[in-house]
Amino acid sequence: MENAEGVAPARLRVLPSRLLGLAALPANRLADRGLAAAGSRRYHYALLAALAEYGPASQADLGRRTGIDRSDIVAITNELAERGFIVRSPDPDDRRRNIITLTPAGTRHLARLDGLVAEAQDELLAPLSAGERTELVRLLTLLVDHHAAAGTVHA
Amino acid sequence: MENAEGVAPARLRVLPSRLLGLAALPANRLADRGLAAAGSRRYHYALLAALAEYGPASQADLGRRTGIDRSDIVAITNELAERGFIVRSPDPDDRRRNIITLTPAGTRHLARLDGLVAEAQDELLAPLSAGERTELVRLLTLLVDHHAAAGTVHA
DNA sequence: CCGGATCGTGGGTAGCGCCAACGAATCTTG
DNA sequence: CAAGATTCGTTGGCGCTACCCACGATCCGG
Repeated sequence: MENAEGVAPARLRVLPSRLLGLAALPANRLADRGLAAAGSRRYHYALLAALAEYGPASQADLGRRTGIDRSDIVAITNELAERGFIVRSPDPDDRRRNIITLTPAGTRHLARLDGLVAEAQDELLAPLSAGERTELVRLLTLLVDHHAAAGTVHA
Repeated sequence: MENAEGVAPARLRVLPSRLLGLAALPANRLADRGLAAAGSRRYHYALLAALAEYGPASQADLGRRTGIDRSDIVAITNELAERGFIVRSPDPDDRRRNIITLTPAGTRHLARLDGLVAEAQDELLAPLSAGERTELVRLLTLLVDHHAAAGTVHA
C-alpha cells in the first residue's frame, strides 16, 4: 500500500460543477442508505413528498413537479400503489388521467422516510456550522430555482 | 395546458441532500453537454484532470484519486488510449501495474475540455454573485473533503 | 517458500435520467 | 361538427454512473 491513508486530495482548480457532483455523491449515498432501510428509493421519496406538499395530482403533473419523466412515474406509482401508499383513481373529469392520492399509510411511510433522510442529513452536514448550513441551502436554492425555471418549463 | 408556466416550485422543507442532488442535475447536464461536444464524458474528464494534477499513476491509484472504481478505470483508459490521449506502459518495478501517462494530445484535449466545462460553469453559476460563488465552493469543498476522508479511505 | 494482499481485467447489477412510440381521450379550429 | 393537434398513461429501450464479485498474475511479509 504505497500511498495509503491520505492520498492528499490536493484539489487544485476544482470546478464548481465537479464539486457539486462530488458533493452530491455522499449526499445521495447517505440518503439512499437511509431510504433503503425502508425499502424505498429516491424516486419514491420524491413522489411521496410531492404528493404531501402539493396534494393529489395526475401522473403527468407529478412528473412536472418532481422533474421525473412520465415514463418513470408509471413504475414508481405502480410500486407505491402495490404497497398501499398511494391510490390511483380515474379522473371523472378527464378519463385520460389517473388521480394519485396519498393514503394514510403513505403519509406514515413518508414520515418514516423523512426521519431516515434527516439522519443522513446530519451526517452529510456534519462539517458545517449552523450558519454555513443555511447559507449552503440558500445558495443551492438559488441555483436550483434558476435552472428549474429554465429546465422544467422553458426550453 | 392547465398549469403551464410557473407550476410554482413552492419548495417547502427541501432537505439539503435533495437540494444537492437537484443542483447537481443541471450542473452535470451542462457539463455533460459541453464534454459531449468533444466526444467525452465526465469519467474521461475526471481521469485526464487527475493525471494532469497528480502526474502519471497506476490504474488503481487513479481509481483512488478520482473515486472511480478499478473496473471502470479499465474501460475509460481503454477509450482514452484508443484516442491517443494517454499511454499505458507496464511498470518495470511492478509488473502487475500499468503506468498511465498523459500524452501531449491528451493535454491538449484536456485543455479543450477545461474550456468547455468552464463555459458550462458560467451558465451554472449565473444566478450567483462572485462572492456567493466562492462561498459556495468553500462550503462544497468542506463537504467533499470531509466525506472523501471517510468514504475513499477509511471504512 | 507460502499465504495474503494488490493489480488489471471481465462480467454483472441497480438506479437515474431520458427519448420514441402507441392507443385512448380531449381540446382546438376550421 | 368533423379533422387535426395535443395530452395522458403506458411500454420498451438506451446511456451513464456507481457498485460488486471473481479470476489469474504478481508482489510482499513472515
